[in-house]
Amino acid sequence: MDKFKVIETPDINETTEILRNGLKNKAVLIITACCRVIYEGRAKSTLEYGDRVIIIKPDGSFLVHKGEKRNPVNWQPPGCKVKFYTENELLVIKSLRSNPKEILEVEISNTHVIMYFILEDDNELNLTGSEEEMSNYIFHENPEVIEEGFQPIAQEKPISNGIIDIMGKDKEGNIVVLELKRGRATLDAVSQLKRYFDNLSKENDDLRGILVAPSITKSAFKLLENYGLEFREVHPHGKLKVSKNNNFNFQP
Amino acid sequence: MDKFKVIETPDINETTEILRNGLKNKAVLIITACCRVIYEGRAKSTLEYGDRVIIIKPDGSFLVHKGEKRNPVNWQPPGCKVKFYTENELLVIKSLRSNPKEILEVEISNTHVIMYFILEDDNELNLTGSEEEMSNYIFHENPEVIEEGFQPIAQEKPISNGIIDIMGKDKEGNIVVLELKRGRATLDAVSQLKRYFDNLSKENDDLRGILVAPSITKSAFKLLENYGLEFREVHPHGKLKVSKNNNFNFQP
DNA sequence: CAGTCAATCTCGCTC
DNA sequence: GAGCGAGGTTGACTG
Repeated sequence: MDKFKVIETPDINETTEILRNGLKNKAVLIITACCRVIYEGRAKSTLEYGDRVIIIKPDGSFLVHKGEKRNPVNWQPPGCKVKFYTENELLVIKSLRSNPKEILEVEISNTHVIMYFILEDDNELNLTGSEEEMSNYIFHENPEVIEEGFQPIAQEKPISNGIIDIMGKDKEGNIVVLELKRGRATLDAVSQLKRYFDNLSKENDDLRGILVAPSITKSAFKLLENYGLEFREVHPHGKLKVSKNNNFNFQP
Repeated sequence: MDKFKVIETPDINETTEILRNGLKNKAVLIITACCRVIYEGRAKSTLEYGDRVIIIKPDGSFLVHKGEKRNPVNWQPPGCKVKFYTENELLVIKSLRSNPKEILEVEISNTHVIMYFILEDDNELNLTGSEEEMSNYIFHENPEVIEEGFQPIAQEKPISNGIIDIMGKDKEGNIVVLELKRGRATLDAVSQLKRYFDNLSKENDDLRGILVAPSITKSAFKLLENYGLEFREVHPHGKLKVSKNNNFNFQP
């Protein structure tokens, strides 16, 4: 089995041959073709004939990309089953999802290129600057970025209302609820904090709620004040900062 | 200019030639290669060498796909600028975003296949079953799915707190706020409705809030009741229903 | 499984 | 460009 195989303007037999081999050998299949797409599931969509890029991954992920946008125009997530058949010189590829029940159907009238490619890839993404990292930093390393005397008690604490990012006590011993955001905090974040705050305030007098984020929108801040909640500016690690000379530095 | 061009195991000159031509002629570029990826921006990531599929679209979208998952492992959204250069038999492709400032850098050690493909595609996706459709159905066609006598007043109405999906009056003349969800309603949806409800209740006695969705999680329902809000089961159009014999039917 | 929430979310719309 | 919210969100993690 070759690591990859490419056929330009294949006939329908060559196409199905590559498809069969690619699926069997857990290769990524890439097809550039004129196709029509039908989707039925949680919603329903149709897309009439046009040139697109089709990618089928060995884990069952299925992507149909137009020549624009970051997201596929149609797709199927990992775990789906691929079937295909030919019908009047038309190649039909179906991808089936069982829960929720969803069907993606691609009718290919004209294949420009089909290829399979067996990927050798032992490395995973290493990402920094997530909210989780921010949470761990505050909880384990430097609780005082919140305020002097802040002492964390619990992280990712489930309550009936949801999951609290960080709970702690201030220097006066009042319970404090933190909601963290790695990006600019919005109305949603305020509502989320308020939800936890209301739940806990039933059993805690002098409860405090603090929204922790690098920044906050104006209306979110107004709502926050309205609710008697607080804001604390904290930046996630690994965030890119741009200096005047257009070089890139990272804040500690 | 050909509609597409493919080169297998290209040397570095052939690769840059295709890249140059593809970018110039607004083609989609597809590269299957062993590469290393660095991202710096809102967060920061590294990904060591491995085989991946790289797609560069004419609108500046940039995707790096591993052999699994629906989503790219690294990416850049539309509007980004591509630059590339060679360095010791290594091809380096950079994609630059200006706001926020973000850089994606792909170092290719070994290109298996590179191709460009000029897409002809005049058709757009036609999707049904969205929340917008649900909203229009309730607002314009059948307000009484909410309840007998319900009269819509405003749709997508902005308040200081956000945007209300639908506002209306019940048969007693009380103001009613609707929050719609096309899928199962969660705690978030309840918080959202509560936010609008609290805002409007300052100026409306006997205000009612109704969460409208095909279903709701248990804890969301408990919270809803706690807040004195209501739930109404309404399904979005075009949703796939599965009958016992495994055929597919669509509800009206 | 369902539930909960983050995400380099993306995308479209409105102000 | 900021703000707001939907999405066929996806994905990870927990009970």
